[in-house]
Amino acid sequence: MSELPAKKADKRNLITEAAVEVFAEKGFRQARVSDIARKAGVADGTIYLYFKNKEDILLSIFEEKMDILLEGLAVELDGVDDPADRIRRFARFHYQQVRTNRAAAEVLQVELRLSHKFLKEYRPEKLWEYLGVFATIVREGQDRGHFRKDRDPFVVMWGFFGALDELAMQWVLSKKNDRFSLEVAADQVADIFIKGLEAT
Amino acid sequence: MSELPAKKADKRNLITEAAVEVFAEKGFRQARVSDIARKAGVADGTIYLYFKNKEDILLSIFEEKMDILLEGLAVELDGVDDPADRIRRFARFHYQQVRTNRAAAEVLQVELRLSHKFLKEYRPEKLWEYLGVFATIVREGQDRGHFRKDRDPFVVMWGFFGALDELAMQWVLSKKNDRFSLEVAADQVADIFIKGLEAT
Amino acid sequence: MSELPAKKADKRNLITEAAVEVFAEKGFRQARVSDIARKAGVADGTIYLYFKNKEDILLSIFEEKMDILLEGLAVELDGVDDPADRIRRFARFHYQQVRTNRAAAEVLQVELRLSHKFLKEYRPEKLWEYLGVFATIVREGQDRGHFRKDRDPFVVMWGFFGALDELAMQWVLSKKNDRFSLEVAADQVADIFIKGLEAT
Amino acid sequence: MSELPAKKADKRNLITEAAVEVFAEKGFRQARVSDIARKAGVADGTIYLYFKNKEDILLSIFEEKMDILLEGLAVELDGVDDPADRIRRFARFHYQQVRTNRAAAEVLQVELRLSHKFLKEYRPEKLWEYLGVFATIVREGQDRGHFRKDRDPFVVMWGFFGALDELAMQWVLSKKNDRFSLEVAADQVADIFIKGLEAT
DNA sequence: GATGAATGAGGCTTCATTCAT
DNA sequence: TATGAATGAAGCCTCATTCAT
Repeated sequence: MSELPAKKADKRNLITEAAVEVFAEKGFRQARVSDIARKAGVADGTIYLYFKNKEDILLSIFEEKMDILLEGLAVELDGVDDPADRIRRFARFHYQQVRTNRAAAEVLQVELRLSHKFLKEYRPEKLWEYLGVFATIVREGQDRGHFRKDRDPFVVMWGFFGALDELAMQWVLSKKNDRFSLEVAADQVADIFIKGLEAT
Repeated sequence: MSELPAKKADKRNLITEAAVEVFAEKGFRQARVSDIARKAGVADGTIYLYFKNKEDILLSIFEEKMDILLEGLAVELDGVDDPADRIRRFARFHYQQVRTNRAAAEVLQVELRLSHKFLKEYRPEKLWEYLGVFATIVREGQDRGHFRKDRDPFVVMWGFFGALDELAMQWVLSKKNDRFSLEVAADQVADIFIKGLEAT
Repeated sequence: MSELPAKKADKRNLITEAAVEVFAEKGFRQARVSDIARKAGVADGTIYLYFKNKEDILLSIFEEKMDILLEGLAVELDGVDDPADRIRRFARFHYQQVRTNRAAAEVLQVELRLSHKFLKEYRPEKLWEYLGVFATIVREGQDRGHFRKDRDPFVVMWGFFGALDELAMQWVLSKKNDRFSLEVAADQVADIFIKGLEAT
Repeated sequence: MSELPAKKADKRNLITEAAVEVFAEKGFRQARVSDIARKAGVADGTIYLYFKNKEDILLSIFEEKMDILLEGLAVELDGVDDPADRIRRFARFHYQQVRTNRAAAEVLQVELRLSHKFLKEYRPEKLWEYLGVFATIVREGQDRGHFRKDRDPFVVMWGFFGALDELAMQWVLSKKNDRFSLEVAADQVADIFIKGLEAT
């Protein structure tokens, strides 16, 4: 009885996790639906009971992972008051996730951004929500006199995200990941932006 | 006469320019070789007299555009001595190019990254050369005492490029391009990184 | 039930038989995969569930038909002791098959040789096995004193096969098949080789 | 003046000889017209001043080589009276040519026979003329009482040709040509057919 | 005659998706 | 729900041939 919904969720998760791995390994276009099915231990057709199509799998992964990310971020920032500290926490949290869920990170960063459809049609609301947290930090810092008022929070937000993201991508793409440490990168990026924002 | 080599180069350029537009409009995967041929006003097969295959067109665009970029960057930075000024010039130059060659920028930023992972074999030397100019600016600024020595030029370089790139992409993707000005973005990003680098 | 494997085999046979007809009619190069699919009553893609590619269809036909031929030959020669009689049986059996499975014979004789790849890379083991039966007859005839020992079984084998094959091809190519009778041809070829082999 | 026709013939021969080599090496279908042009040292288009199309090159090679063959055969048989001797001479001459003009032989035997169009539409008159010489030998032998009258010269002719041809093909296909000697094969095939024809 | 750049028809194969069981 | 055999649209590329020079 109560097992059925659980099983259903299980199978959906099974497919999602398999898809993350396959997408990370081969890339979205190269990944075949049957690859995902095989890795998930289900039939090809079964996938279409849980997802509309191949792209829907990718977008679902995005939504689900972003939900987790948003929850975690809220916890991470909870109780931290100083805007500069909040920025440092944001950067560290971001890279913590990249390190912990490397396959998912690879899919999100490499695949999702590269989906032309994603970039041109899909509205990544969850991503904006995530980044919006940063923009809010900036705005509050400005309101409270910590940050210069002549910085456009919107521009700073995309710049900050771009910096984090590019470094994450380079880290992910480098086979050995020893060219630099994510922790160092997080601190340096956070520090640069904090210095760049600070009211003198 | 001397017209023949010119005509030959013309045809290649014709195809390249057509490809830039088609790739920018539809994306690499969605672009059909026959779309490019039609827009260039040549037969499908003619393309294969100048390019090995569809992917070769994309990579050729990358190489050619990066060459132009590298030359232009050298001119832009020529005679500018102060590291902070050089960083400002770099950012402005980058966005000047994005604004002037919007289609090419779109292809470079959106499509080429498609290859990043999938064309695992391709080494974007020209991109590294371009970014290397920035890393050198940082390193020289450190040597001359302008910049803090505890910043990793490599990390700063990728962060700076990511910030510029993300903002360029957002500008390119926003249909009306009036959410923010590229010039403002260039100055703010440059300023943030300069402040973040400056020795106190 | 037990129907499923049968149905699967059926579909493969359906494709094979359709391919035999199409190859015989148009030749391997001219035959389009979609022709075969249409004649078999399946979709183009279905063919690729059973065969690796177009060439694989041709080679599979070869393998399958040769298996049938080898089995039939064993039955035909069973209990026949005299080497000369065995040679006669061999020739008659060969032409029996050509007459009964004209399309298949046409494919085997005309098309298979067409494939340069086939001739230069594919090792037609089954054909050698088939011809090896003849070489063995010759060798045994020599051992038992029926045949001259100065004939090279290998040379005689290829000569015999060439003679049979050329006559079969001429018969197949002649539209009405009334220029000569396969039976007469079989007997004359067999008789010539027997006389040519006999110890005096 | 008289140089022009010579040059013209030269260029045509240049192309023919290049084609023989390319066809022998790659096979007719795999051979590209530009390969032939390159090897002949002419432009692609030039070939079409001398030949109607690619197939015309192949057929021209066939016609030309067969003319040479027919002339040589006449010389070889000149003054040889005994039918059995004439058959021996025929076989030896045939293999002499195969050995001497291996590339041409490969083209004639492998490619020409394999052209579906050739086999089904082209009437190889010259080949029939060549084989007709053999049929005439048989018929004369029968008339003069040397050969059994119950052999069908037509059937024997194709059988003899098939035997010779198959052995030649095996010799041509075997890389090192040391599995058997063409001379031995010629004698054995001739001897077998002579024995098989002889009136007792 | 000679060139060779340009043409463009043509086909094998893949793989996301469906649907009868 | 689950299956997986079947579908069939879609597109890159080759290369024989042409024709303006």
